[in-house]
Amino acid sequence: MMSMPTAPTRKELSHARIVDVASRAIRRAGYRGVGVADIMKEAGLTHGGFYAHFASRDAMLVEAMEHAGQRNLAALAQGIERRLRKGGTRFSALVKTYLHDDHIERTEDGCVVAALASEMTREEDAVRDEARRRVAAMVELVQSTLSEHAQMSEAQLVTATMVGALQLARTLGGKAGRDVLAQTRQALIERHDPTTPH
Amino acid sequence: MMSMPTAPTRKELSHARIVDVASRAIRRAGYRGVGVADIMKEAGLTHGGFYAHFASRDAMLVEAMEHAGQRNLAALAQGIERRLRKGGTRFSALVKTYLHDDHIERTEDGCVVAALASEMTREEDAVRDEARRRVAAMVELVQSTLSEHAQMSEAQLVTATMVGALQLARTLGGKAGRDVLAQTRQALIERHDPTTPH
DNA sequence: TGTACATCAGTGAACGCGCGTTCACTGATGTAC
DNA sequence: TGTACATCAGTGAACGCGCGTTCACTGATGTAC
Repeated sequence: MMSMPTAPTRKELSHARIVDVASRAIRRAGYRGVGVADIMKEAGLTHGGFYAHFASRDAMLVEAMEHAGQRNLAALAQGIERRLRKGGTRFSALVKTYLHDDHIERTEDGCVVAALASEMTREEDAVRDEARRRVAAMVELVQSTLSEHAQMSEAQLVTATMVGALQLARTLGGKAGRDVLAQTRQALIERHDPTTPH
Repeated sequence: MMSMPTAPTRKELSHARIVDVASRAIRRAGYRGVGVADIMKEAGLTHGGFYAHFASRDAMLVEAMEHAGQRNLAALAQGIERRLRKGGTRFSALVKTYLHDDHIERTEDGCVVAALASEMTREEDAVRDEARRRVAAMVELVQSTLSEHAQMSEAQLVTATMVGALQLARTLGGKAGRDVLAQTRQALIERHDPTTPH
């Protein structure tokens, strides 16, 4: 049988709602900072139904990370396209989008890698594996904004710099945090697009 | 009265032992990943005595972070001096020391900022304040290895890149992780010391 | 040097609380005729 | 279209467990004479 796109069932709608709530909760509070009951409540449900949706809390974390990552990639791609219309290179559009001042405060719907990087090594295999995929996907997106002959290593370096800068900016906060972002934007763009005004 | 350096009391010795154990535990397991009882046990004590040493768990976290940071700075300074004897610039010695392959696995006595960066924003004020001091101290050390006319922004950028690279390397692990470190070392050194062989 | 006592550092049971997970049940939704 | 029943999604009490914190107590250390 051909699979037809059918309307989602009630359960599928609930599932999607839980995953979305969870993807924001873990970015806001960390892997360990939010409980199953909190997430279900925020999704408008009670905690008892959780295990009809996931085999374990870790299984939910995996889905939440994947969801967060895909939303991140879509938002970045969209932000890049919007900036491109005002001129500049793809790379400068990426840097200005990712390192936007607003992202200091808004962890909840920001980059899942920056939100959880130092905690990723401490999770069980299934979660770590998804974390690796999120890092790899982000490096790939960065590479897609670099010139065609750029090496993978260049994309990794840029990714590390952007993730590190966002984390330091969040820790410092206030003007000091905004300064770190501004200087990182400027340095990355100067270095990669020496001719672009910024 | 002049204060004389006296032999530490039994309590002071215990206190130092707890702080050292805690400074390693939080880097290994995260702020939330280890309990008061675990730390006291690893220090050879029972959990009941904890509050004779600290006003709260958070107060211990502050001391543990400061201790970790000071050990980090001392170890980096020592690593830099050792490498300098084999030639090269201070900056390349810093990069090779901080981004050494061994630091992928050994989080426990590694950089406290890299170990906890994404969790720092989630802690209470006292802990966050100490986190800011740890970041500032690290930026300062990086700046001390740059040429005298280098700007603070340059030190912040290098710090962000090194912290980000170490975290990505840890998440990816294995050969992929070592590759990230190797490429970051090379790129940073090439960029800042164009004449130095590496 | 030896004894008597005060102080100190550490012990371990107990507290209230929140966690992940399980499960018997209920009320709503969908299907058969 | 209406009724009878099966299935499904979600409920809420309960489980064992570990957490941070408190506290009455004990045994070791240090001091006075």
